[in-house]
Amino acid sequence: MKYIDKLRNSGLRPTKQRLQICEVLFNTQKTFHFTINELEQKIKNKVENKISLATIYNTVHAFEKKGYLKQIPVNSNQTYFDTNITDHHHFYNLKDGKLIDLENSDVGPINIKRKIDGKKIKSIEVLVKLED
Amino acid sequence: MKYIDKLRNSGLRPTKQRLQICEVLFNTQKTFHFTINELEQKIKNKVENKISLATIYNTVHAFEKKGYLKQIPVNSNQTYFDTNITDHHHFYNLKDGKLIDLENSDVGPINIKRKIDGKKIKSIEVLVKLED
DNA sequence: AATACAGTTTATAATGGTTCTAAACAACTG
DNA sequence: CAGTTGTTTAGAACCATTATAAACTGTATT
Ligand SMILES: [Mn+2]
Ligand SMILES: [Mn+2]
Ligand SMILES: [Zn+2]
Ligand SMILES: [Zn+2]
Repeated sequence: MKYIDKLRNSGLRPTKQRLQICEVLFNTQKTFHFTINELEQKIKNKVENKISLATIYNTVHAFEKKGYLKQIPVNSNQTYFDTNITDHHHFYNLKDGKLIDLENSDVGPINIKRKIDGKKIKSIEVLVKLED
Repeated sequence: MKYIDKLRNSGLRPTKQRLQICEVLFNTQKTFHFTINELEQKIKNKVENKISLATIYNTVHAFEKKGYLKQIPVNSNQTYFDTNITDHHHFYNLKDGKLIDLENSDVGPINIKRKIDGKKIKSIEVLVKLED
């Protein structure tokens, strides 16, 4: 019930797999960051039936396209996603590859003074790499 | 002669291949951004002998480690490198996958107010995604 | 409820950037 | 020069991601 309308309104059929993935991604107090690998594990733990890896990829990309997930630009061999879709920035801990949200008050507004004509800004993302 | 000392002082032997790659990367007025693929093509055009792909990867990583190249965090299936090793930020044109340098005066200083204890900031990078 | 259709899931193969391997080779040192 | 260590190389391996195409499911229509 909770996610059926959300999916229907997005033009996505509320399948069993999508609803289960919604539970894992969105039915939590805190938002979080994940790789597909990590999400796969989480799903294995929380969902009784198996969901194929292809479906996990398909669903994550569908949700990203609909704006329910964001991709975070990080240098890594894996793609990082975020269930926090508000504008915000990140610490990236190089030691363990974990991301930490930076509140906007922790960074202050970023003012891009230069313009490229014919182009508009889609997003502004700050990545702060951390080392020991 | 030009790059021999630079390499020797870094503890890297000035081999024919490394010197040739130095020419391609550093013997230019303007700095530039590249993927390994693009660099491979550039080398094919400018260098008469063949340099193996493994050597290109090895050399780029060696130069990155020594601080002669920077990696730029972008969501892409390929890694982006930069011969401009000063602190600066980027526009990323989603249409063609090209990067454009933002001068520091175009962005202003980024002030990270939050601290993570036991960690220090290695870099602060702003990526501005552009769409039509 | 049965039917039809488009959308979805799935196992599996393919792709492609990157890294590994180990043998040949080249730069340095004494 | 000889010995040593670092480097190059072709090719294999790796592995995250995407493509394939057949089975399945949600939904609208009768
Ligand atoms: Mn995507
Ligand atoms: Mn690297
Ligand atoms: Zn976040
Ligand atoms: Zn740059």
